[in-house]
Amino acid sequence: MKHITIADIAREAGVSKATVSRVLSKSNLVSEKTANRISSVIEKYSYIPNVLAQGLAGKPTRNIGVIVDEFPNNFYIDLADGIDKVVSANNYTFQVMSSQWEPERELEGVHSMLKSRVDGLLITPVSCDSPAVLELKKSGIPFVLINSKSEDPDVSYVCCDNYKGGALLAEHVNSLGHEQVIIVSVFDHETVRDRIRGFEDTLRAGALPVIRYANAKTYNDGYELAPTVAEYGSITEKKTSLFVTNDYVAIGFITRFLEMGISIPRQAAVAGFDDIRLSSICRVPLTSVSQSVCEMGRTAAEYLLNLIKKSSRFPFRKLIDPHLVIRESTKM
Amino acid sequence: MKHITIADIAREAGVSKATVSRVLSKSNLVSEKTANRISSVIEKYSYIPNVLAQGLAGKPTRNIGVIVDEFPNNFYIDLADGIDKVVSANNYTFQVMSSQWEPERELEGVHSMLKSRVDGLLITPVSCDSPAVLELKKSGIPFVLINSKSEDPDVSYVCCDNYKGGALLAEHVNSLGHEQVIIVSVFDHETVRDRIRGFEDTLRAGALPVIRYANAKTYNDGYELAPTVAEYGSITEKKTSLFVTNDYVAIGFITRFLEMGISIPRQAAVAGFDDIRLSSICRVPLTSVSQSVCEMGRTAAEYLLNLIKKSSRFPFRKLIDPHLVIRESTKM
DNA sequence: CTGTTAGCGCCTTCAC
DNA sequence: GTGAAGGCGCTAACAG
Repeated sequence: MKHITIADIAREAGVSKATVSRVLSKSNLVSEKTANRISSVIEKYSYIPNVLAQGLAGKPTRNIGVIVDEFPNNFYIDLADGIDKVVSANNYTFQVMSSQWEPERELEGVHSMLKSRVDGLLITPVSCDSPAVLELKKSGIPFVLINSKSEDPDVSYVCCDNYKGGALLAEHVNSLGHEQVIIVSVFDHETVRDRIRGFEDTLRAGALPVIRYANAKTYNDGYELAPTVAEYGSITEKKTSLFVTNDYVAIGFITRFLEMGISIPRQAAVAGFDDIRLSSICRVPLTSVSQSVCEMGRTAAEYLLNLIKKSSRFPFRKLIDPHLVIRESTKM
Repeated sequence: MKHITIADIAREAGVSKATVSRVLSKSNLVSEKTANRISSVIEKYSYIPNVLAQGLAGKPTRNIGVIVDEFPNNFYIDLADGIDKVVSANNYTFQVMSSQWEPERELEGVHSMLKSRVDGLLITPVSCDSPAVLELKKSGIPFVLINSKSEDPDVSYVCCDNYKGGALLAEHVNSLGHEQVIIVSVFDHETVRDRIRGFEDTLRAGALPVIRYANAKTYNDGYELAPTVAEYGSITEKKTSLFVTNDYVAIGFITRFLEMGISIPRQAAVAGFDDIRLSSICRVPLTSVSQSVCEMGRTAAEYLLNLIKKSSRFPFRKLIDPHLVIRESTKM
């Protein structure tokens, strides 16, 4: 089944390809009469111009690339939603890839996107100086980092103010007046480090050293880790505040604690970060720091479109303001 | 910043464009020596061929389109994950759009995808005979329906066996021996209708009429609707089984019931459908019918790639087998 | 207002 | 093995 082309339309309408092209791009240098005639032919054959050819001939593809770390986390849903809202409203499309947290895969993703001539790129980079980001800079294509900051004055980003989020939480924890504080760092990423820095800087003295636990990304990981932490911190003896740097994992902790007979928040107060949907619905609703991921997606997409339109040549940088949501898991 | 082209490489390597093109497509009609020379030039300039031009010249784009109803639901995450797995493993990319459940938007989506010359298309259609699906058939492009079935012998689909899922649940409910059964149909979609049919066909007599409630898609909708249903069904007087055709909404019901002092499952047993992550973690873990959405995505993508490769000209049809997960919300 | 003429970057015969 | 030439479908000057 052969695709019909602009030439077919032109022939049928008895005009030149150029004229058809003009009505396609809504140029008003065409008499209304011929424009109508052409339009009806286009209708008749339900002709759809070939974007590849258009792109090759110099028009922007109106397609942007999105590279995320992985799909199956709550972050991506909201992000996609936010991006979709502005992208589709502006008649752009987007294609997605996942890096699976692997820098090489991320780089491949960038190459693949570049190959297909996206007009711009949104990326939640594995790290702010991963090869992919460097490659993007070299390429000269507009791009915006999401959930990552950059020292480089030329790169745009949208990120939650994780430092502040950590600080907010620490203030709350301070007010709880517990005998000890345990921090579980579940994942090694710049955003997580910021959360912890903000938390530690604001916390009154007396915190236990941070427990680092790489790759505790899931509910199950938290569930598994809970007994170790309980023992390490002698939670049954000292009133404890526990800060887990990620909600999903925090909920795993809570579930296990309850099973172990540790009462939340009486014996141990637990707080998370991200304020995912689950957090308000789970067994003991979780105190958490909320960052609007959907807004992040929206903002980043808007920035990117601006960069593409060259409405501004300056990079955009935005720290989204987090806020604290106090729920039962820390209510004394 | 000008893109370097095949001509640049050819010149630099002292060969013709054709030869470069040959090494690009790994043709073995090139002497190893020149091939190596060309490769190193390609390396040196980190040259990336222009997919638009390649596509225009007749090569497949290796890009497939995915149209989903909306992003912010649990379905999409797992679907994207499944699709990504097979698509990226086969060196394809994909672009996504959301229909927002609007048939016109869905149709636009198809057009947009067609315009950008995707090699094939995956879609969770608003309905199996929406204009978008018709258009797809007309276009002749390979496509697979997800979460929808079709009578049409020419169209491929991957769908959960929702009828069976409903039946499984009904058997369980039968064993509970309640005084009444209430069905809340939260959403008007063919899959939901199948669930209910399966449920009703298998249920022993004595069920209350189905309560239809369009657009109850969210947790909050369930939360709001709960009192009405409780009153309508005199839940406080009769031991009741409640089947809500969607987990997220079911959890909203449960939360509100608990607040109203209705004990789950003693006074009312509640079951859902989908087995989303939340269901095992929420306050009263929810009995639900599990369909592996990730598998659905994977299977659909595999089918599509087969169709694209023309390994088979026959449409594929697959009903994914659901299974029942019994949790506290119905444990007597 | 409309048609003509060049490309855009690549692939694919067809010769050599 | 390799090069030359034509064409994929469209847009963007440049003429009328």
